[in-house]
Amino acid sequence: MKPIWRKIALDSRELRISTVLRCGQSFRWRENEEGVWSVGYKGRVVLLQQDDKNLHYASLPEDDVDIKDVIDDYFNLKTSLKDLYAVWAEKDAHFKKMTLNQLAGIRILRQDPWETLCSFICSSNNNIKRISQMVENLSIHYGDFIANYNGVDYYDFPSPDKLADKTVEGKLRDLGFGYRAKYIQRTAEVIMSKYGGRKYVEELRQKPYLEAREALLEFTGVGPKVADCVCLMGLDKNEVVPVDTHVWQIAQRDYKVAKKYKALNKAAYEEVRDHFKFLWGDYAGWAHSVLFTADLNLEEQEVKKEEITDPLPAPKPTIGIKRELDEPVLDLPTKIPVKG
DNA sequence: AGAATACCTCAGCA
DNA sequence: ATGCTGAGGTATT
Repeated sequence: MKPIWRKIALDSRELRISTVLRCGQSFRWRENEEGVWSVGYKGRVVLLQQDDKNLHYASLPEDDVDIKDVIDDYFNLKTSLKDLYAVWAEKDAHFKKMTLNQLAGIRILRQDPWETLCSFICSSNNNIKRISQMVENLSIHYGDFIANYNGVDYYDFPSPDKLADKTVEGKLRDLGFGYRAKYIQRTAEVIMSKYGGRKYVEELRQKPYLEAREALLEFTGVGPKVADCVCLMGLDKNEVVPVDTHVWQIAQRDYKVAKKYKALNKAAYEEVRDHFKFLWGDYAGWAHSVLFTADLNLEEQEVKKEEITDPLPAPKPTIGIKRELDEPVLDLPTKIPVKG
């Protein structure tokens, strides 16, 4: 079964999937050796590959007439990053400086609301690698099988009815979910018994931000940050800036916001969130993801700089025989792979 | 009300 | 090698 590839004309500055699909918004995409990205999503395997001018796509099974619309919707392609960027750069000099007036193709996804909710419940006090592993496990163990492609089995993300059973908590604990096992099971159970299914979460898209947020906060395992992530990345609340520890630091260090607070409490959280909403406007959540990623890249560069300059200082012209006494300076990098 | 503390696991590092 | 730390928080004192 060879998929049929088609393409959408799309400047890579409007969307860069290699960044967007691994920046901590979605957690189930995988990339193969050839740069093809894939995921099981709503009954199909979605395949993507990108070059400068086009987004190439395919799906399995092939009779998937909706795939184009699904991609369009998932990546929010009706919204032009270019126009938004101009607004943010004009309103915020620091933003402009950090992003060097370059469109990096970083944008907010419009993901399935129920999956977004579960994913971000898993994200609390956690790292991207393990979050991905956990969400993948939810699909493999509870989701419907879709297809095998290139030796990989693809599954849908499970509906809440699959996760509502009391036995789920124990199994998720065995799968390494830790205390989040209970959060997932309890949330699924409440969604089913009290609200009748995932549609309840989907309909929060129609409600105003604060209303949707309140509704989400009712679920155990959902606090302010998780609720705001779901609002932004699943419920069309484009103005929301979720305040995690990283954003909290950026706010204080680069924007001098909420300096009077020592810790990120409720008041501090809302002050930071509202500040960025005021500064960047209706798509503040999108701007935040751009700045966040720019900041991460900068940190990586800092690390690389140290790695390069530290271990092997430029050999100074040797004066006399003094160098021989300074051997420790030439310490080899400690990171030589030790296998076996 | 606001501030500590416990909570699961795992990779990275000393 | 073992032990510690922190990771895009939340619930509970």
